[in-house]
Amino acid sequence: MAKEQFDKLKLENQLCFPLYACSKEVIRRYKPFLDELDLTYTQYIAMMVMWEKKEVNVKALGECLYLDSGTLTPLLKKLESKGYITRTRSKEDERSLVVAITEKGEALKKDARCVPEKIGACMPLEPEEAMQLYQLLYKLLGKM
Amino acid sequence: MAKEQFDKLKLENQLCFPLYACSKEVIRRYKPFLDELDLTYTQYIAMMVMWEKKEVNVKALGECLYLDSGTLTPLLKKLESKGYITRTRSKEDERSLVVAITEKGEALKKDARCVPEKIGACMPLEPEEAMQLYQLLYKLLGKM
DNA sequence: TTAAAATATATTGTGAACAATATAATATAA
DNA sequence: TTATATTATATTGTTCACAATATATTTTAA
Repeated sequence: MAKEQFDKLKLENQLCFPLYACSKEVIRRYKPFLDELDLTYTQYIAMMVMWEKKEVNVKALGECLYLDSGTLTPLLKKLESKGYITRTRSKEDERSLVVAITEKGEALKKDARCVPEKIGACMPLEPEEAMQLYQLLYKLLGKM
Repeated sequence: MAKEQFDKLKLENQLCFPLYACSKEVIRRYKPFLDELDLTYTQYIAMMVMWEKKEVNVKALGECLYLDSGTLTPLLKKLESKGYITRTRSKEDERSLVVAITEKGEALKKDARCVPEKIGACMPLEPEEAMQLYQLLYKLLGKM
């Protein structure tokens, strides 16, 4: 090419790449804290929904987390085997599988209390930058 | 709890979650376009580095992409089997594996030219919002 | 110069992540 | 009512992602 020009296929000119890389790096920061709880990141966000909703079917959980049954089925079986949730078919609609939090699952929340702060300390953004980022991400999510 | 209060363990109060969800959703948008090239997203960003650098060892590639050899080794073998790259040990240092782009790999860039625009159309942010997001993400990446 | 440390890549094992498909239950329409 | 379509979850197969470990090479130090 005769002239130096903007290359849309350069990694540094992508918006998606820093999104992808940032997401992975932040999740990696969670690992030592979540290891103490014997949870993976995905199990952790699933438990967050359970702490909030107490009971939810797989479809609704998948909509919260942007995950499908192929991911959730084994994950929920694992959380069940750890005793944090129960999985039972709905009586009104046998197709629907109801996930409910257990006592042990509720108790886990106490152990997890400190996780957000510890992570916050690993994400060195000013409060207003964090808020900006949060808003931009949800704006983008909403439009997709 | 007596009073309604801010719950740090609610999904909607996390910064990491929209980052994680956005990253996945954007990558999902790539799929139909990358399918036409028979590339996965990770293969695509690896090819971006190859289009730019022509030749790079696995370690350097991993630093560009924030990936380790456990991810890159099978991925590069796949790209090699597709004929887009070669993998050869460096003569100066037999430990180092040099990845080099082939003619076919170069040619693939032409077919990929239109991908960024198509993705751009799926990410409905104003230019200045996209720039803000880009800068915040790189700021965060840089500090981690 | 040779033993020990460091480095680069590969392998193994686990858990996502998701498309495609299968299965079973429910809802709809003929 | 009984086919047909729809819906909810599960299964299968492929790839990614990464920690932990292994292997081979190079560097450093004794």
